[in-house]
Amino acid sequence: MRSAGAGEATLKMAGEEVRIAGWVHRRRDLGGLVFLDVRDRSGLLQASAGPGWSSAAAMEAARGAGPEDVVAIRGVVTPRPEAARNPDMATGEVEVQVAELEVLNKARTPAIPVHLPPEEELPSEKLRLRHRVLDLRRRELQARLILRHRLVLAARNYFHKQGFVDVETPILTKPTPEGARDFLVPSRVHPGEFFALPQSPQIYKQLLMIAGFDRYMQIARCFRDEDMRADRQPEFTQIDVEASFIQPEDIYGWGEGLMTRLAEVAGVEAETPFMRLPYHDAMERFGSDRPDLRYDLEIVDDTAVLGALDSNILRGAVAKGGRIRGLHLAGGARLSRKQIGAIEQAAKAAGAPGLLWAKVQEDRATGPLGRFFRDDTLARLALSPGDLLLAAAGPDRVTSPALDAARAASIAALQLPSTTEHAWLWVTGFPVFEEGADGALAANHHPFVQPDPADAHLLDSQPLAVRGLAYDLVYNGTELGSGSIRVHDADLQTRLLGMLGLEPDEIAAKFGFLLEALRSGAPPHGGIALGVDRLAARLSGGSSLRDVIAFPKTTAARALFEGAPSPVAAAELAALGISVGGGE
RNA sequence: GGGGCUGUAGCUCAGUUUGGUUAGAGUGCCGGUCUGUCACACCGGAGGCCGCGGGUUCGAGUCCCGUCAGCCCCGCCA
Repeated sequence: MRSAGAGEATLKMAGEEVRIAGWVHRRRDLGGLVFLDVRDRSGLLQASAGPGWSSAAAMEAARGAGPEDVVAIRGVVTPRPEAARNPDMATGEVEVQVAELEVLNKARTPAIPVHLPPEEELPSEKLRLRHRVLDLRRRELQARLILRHRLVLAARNYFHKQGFVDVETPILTKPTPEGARDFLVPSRVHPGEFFALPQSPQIYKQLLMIAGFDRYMQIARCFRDEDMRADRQPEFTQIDVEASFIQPEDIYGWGEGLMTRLAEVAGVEAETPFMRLPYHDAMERFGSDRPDLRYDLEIVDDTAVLGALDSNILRGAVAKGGRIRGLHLAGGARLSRKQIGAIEQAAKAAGAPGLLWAKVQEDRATGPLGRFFRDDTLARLALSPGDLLLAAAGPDRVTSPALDAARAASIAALQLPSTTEHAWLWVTGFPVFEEGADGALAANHHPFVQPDPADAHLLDSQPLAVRGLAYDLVYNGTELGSGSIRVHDADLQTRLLGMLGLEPDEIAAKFGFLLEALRSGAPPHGGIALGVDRLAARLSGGSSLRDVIAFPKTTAARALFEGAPSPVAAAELAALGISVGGGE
């Protein structure tokens, strides 16, 4: 049906007869001449219909062709007249002079435009999702999805060359007691019993290590029934990796090798080795476990100086065991109160009760914090005229996220220059445990993280201080991947599950199969999982995952195009042994 | 579960602050003229549940309450 892609036409093809098929992008009807821009995946090509070279039927068809009609054209690639060349178009030197034109399928007027007038905003996200096939016709989205394809292909090839084996793991799995909420799938054969969709293939890949597969990788779909964000979808894809007889260094090596390759595919820089930052340092210096290191701005501990000032807020925070940490912003004094207020709002949104600030003008400090300054305060804080000090007082768990938010807002407000365009980073030594909502121990990552042998003696006395052999890969402030060395000793695994509050019979019921496998000769092993959606989004220069997923869900976890989820017939539910409540 | 922003013509948006004639613009769509356009140009036309429901008022796109949807954030996401 076609002999060439629309975007492939060049001057070299002049004189050739070609058959082109695609969509009508735009029509320009000059009366005696009709121009159609024909679009397919390869690009755009101008087709011209005129009395000198087109049949009367072709002229008529061209005149009647509307946007998004599907057409097939037979014609001759012809250099355009000198004055009619279009340097803004990849195929702008030529056009195809239409001999015959057939409308293969008429399209009704598109609900959202595929061709956008310059300067015009994209249609609303709602309409873009509702009319997804039209949205996906846009070059930008096609380019993003094609880049995603190339990234996944490169990842598979990379691991294949490193001796990894791609093994598929079940989609119908066992519910896990911890972590995110599971999507459940009813079993018709066993009424009242349910499968869960995997939150990740975590346990399966460990089982594959125990089975002796050595090196495993999979492009794995994962499902989590949690509320969404711009960088989170209920179903997402991971490059899932696991290997036996390895150290964290092996993972860093593969991770950096892979990222170098993927960055190359995306035309982005990735200089190895990546920087490494212990978790505690990341929290101390940036207030975040995924700091954006493109910007050279760090949190400073000013407790010693500020805690001594005559401020009840500051003294009270210190008396309760908190600290006063802040940001020293060179040149920040030029920010207006409104701008500083916006930064404070960001800190408040992150959970801080407030943010104190001091502007240094001449050799005096002003502002809610500045008025407490003593003669030597500026010197002791090493602040200079023109500086702005932002400070948060309280326990680290409050001030860290607040200062992280304040840091990002300050960078934006001051338009701080980045020191690099691409900041790759390993954050290492994540804690094994965190404090749960009720004060009980909870797994910080998942319950299979190997505690750092150096901290083994703290397991009983200070479990929260125990670091794990766990690491995250961070790019420009986005967590792209996360992994660890796993526990391969059944007794230690049982002990850790017990520390998380699971009763012995519960451990046996939920994790018996894993423990049994561990007892059958489990090699030391570990791995990492990298988020394909985030990778593709960041490496294609976007931030929303929706732009690298063909059919994404909305923030309310709905699919607007096909209209899922949807109610099912009562008979279908009955066959599954399910009754649905009346929606109180 | 909570907070914020948005919802007006097929699409992108004004109009809402301060309630008052027939709700506008650009683009798209329909009809017409036009042989080198490429955001073609020009002439004419059609097109509205102002998200939905209730309330206040002589009168509501505009004020109040509720609700739905999209987006962003907090909680949540081992």
